[in-house]
Amino acid sequence: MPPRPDLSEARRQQILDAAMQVFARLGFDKARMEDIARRAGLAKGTLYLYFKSKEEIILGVLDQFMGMELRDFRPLVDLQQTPARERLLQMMERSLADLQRFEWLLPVLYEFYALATRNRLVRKGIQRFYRGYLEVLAPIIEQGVARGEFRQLDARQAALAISAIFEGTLVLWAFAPEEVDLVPQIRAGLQMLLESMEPPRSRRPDA
Amino acid sequence: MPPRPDLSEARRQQILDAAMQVFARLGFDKARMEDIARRAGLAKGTLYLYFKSKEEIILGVLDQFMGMELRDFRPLVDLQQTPARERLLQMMERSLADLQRFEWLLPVLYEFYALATRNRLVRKGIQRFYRGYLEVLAPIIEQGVARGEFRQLDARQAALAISAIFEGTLVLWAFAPEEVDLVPQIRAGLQMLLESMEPPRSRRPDA
Amino acid sequence: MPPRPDLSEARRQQILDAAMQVFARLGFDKARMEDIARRAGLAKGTLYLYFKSKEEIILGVLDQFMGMELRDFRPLVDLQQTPARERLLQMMERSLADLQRFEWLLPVLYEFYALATRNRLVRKGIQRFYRGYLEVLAPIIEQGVARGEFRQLDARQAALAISAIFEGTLVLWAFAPEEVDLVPQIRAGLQMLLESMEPPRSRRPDA
Amino acid sequence: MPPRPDLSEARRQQILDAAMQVFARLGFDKARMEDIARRAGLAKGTLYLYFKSKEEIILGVLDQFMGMELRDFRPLVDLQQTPARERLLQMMERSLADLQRFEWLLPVLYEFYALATRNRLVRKGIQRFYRGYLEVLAPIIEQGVARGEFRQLDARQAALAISAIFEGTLVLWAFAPEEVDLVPQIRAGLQMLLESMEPPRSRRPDA
DNA sequence: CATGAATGAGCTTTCATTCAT
DNA sequence: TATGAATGAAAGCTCATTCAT
Repeated sequence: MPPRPDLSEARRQQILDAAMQVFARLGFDKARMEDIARRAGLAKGTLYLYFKSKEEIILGVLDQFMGMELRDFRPLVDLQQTPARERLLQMMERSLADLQRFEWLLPVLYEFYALATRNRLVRKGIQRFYRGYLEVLAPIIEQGVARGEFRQLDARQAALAISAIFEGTLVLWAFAPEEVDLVPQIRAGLQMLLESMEPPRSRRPDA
Repeated sequence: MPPRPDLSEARRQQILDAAMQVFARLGFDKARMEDIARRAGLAKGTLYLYFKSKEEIILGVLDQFMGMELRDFRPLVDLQQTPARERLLQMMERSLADLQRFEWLLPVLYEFYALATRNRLVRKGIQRFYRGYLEVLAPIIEQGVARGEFRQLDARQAALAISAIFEGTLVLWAFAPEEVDLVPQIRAGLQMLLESMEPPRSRRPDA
Repeated sequence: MPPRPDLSEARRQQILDAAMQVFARLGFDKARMEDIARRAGLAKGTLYLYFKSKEEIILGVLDQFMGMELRDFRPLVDLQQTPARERLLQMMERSLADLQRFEWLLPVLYEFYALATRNRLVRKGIQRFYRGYLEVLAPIIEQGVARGEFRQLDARQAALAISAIFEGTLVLWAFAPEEVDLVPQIRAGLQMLLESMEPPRSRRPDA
Repeated sequence: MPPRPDLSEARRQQILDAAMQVFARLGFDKARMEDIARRAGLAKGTLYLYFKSKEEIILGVLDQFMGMELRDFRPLVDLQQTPARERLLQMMERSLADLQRFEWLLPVLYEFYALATRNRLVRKGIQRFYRGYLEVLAPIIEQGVARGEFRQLDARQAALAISAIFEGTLVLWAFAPEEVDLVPQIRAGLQMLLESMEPPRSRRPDA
């Protein structure tokens, strides 16, 4: 029967939510603490009860961000009875779904890219994110190779190529949405990669 | 009979060069007009004789930036005697060479990405850049298809996939350079796409 | 039969004690209510149940401060059987003893000096403090004069000189402790003053 | 024919003058950069062209302050043909004259006292100030002793006593001006000390 | 053309004070 | 009584921009 339940985690989240929205609209630099506070329905000073500085809020958003998408991909690695190809497609479809939910956050992603070039912590965050992806993709591909689903190939390189297609298409779409139809384009790109990974048409054994 | 040759274009360029260096190191927002001026060997006030504002310098850099790489890819379209595949590879190799010369500018590219989400002009600039690429890639691919070098495919989609591989690998490498070996990885990615574009192993027609 | 004895005076004291320590370390301005509260083992808000504002705490400390040293000097005035000179020396020794106990509070004294120039209430408090001293010193000196222990002199002026020596030496020592040996120096200064107060060497009545 | 003479030293001085006035009125903490700027007839930002921070202005004022009074006392040490007693009186009279010119700065002195307890640099500044005094007083007294003008005594102790009388009287007057008549009181105090320093009435040697 | 001193709006951050619990 | 989360005024400092020289 706690008289006041600990709201502090909720408050932190409330601030981060507001910050993400403001950052998405204005970018890190143009966003003022005041804006974030107002959006969170709090006073400016209150932010400082939960975050030491603006930079800490940015890093808080980074964490939030990075923990967001790769949530449940890891289990795919263990679904060894499912064909690798199918698992890769599943992963991509789920990512696309996530993506569409968080489309509005894309500008923040690019803020982080810009920041990352100057800030080790941010760079590490982004790395962790990609590594998370690769650590799912590469084993699945390896399994596919081992099982003869794919031809002999460098699993890590293929995993990076898949990530690159995803990431690169996203960028192209982000800046020229009228020229790129995101989902079909990503599907097409992945399709191309998967085709190139197919085992060589087995000469008909016999004849 | 110009007694004084027009220095003003040279000055503009001098300022833009300085600005690019400063922006690469500090980002648009943290870069001060003072920094740019000092780097250009000029006084702060002088910048305003050539650019109305900081934003104009940024846009100036954008122009600079965008006109930089697609210099002479267009002629490739007309080299119809050269196999499409070879031309694509050439284009990629040249882009990689450019890239390595301008590696230090990558942070500025990501600044533009961040800015583009909020600034139409910047977004248009980036679009123009990509479109330039696509307008070379797509026709070459089409020619390849027409000529039977490639299987039937959507040339634009394939061109986008190639751009995406390039762009995406760049991003992965930028933020995790220790995990990605840029040039081999781009080559590998492109190779995969090209393979998927090969025509089906033609059953030897008759005989 | 008060079930709860009046804790409020104790609480006030507890707060003032904490405040003195914090003020001594940080000065009035840099000291935060939070610091005082923590030092007192109370919550920030609680301070406001006992003091209307930070300023009130400062004034509370001033009172505390001023009532501190002149505790029991007044009785000396009435010890007329004791030589004035001896009483002055006693008073000084006791003051020195007090001083050593409260050395850590010296910074607060100088805070008050600084504040006094802008705050009538504080100025009045300091005045009261000095006046208390003078009101003991002057009568004792007067008695000494009357009794022939001292030569004819302006008792008030002499009293002020004694106070000044005390106060001045304290300042010198406070800011250059390695150059001033406080207690011997005060003793020496007082000694000089007392010597100058001696009655003229009675010419030896001839012979 | 310098087109723009270097005003920067003048500006610095202008700012320090303004700062001293504002500090005298409001104290270091209550004084806002804005106040100083306005008083100096400058904009807030301009202060930062000449001083890195508020603290630097305070330290600038300290320097100003410390170099102020002991200007030309040192030569007194070499005026060996003048009686020591007379030189001491001269020094005091000059100090009193200075004091009256700079009376309005007294509050700033007490600000420094308060600050000194927490700031080494300020403490060092004050020490230098006192040391300057003592380094004039002590040699003169020594000369007086050597010449038989004064009795055998510890010159340094006597010098400190004189300083203490000066300093202490100043404090008493500062906080209770209606009770202390500054100049006569300082004169009286010094007189007392000088009397105590007189050589013992020499028994007529021999006879 | 070029300069750089000057400006002041605008920002982050702090902290005395309030008040619902 | 006691708490401490919340507030928002206020302050120090920065920097794009202007303009007299």
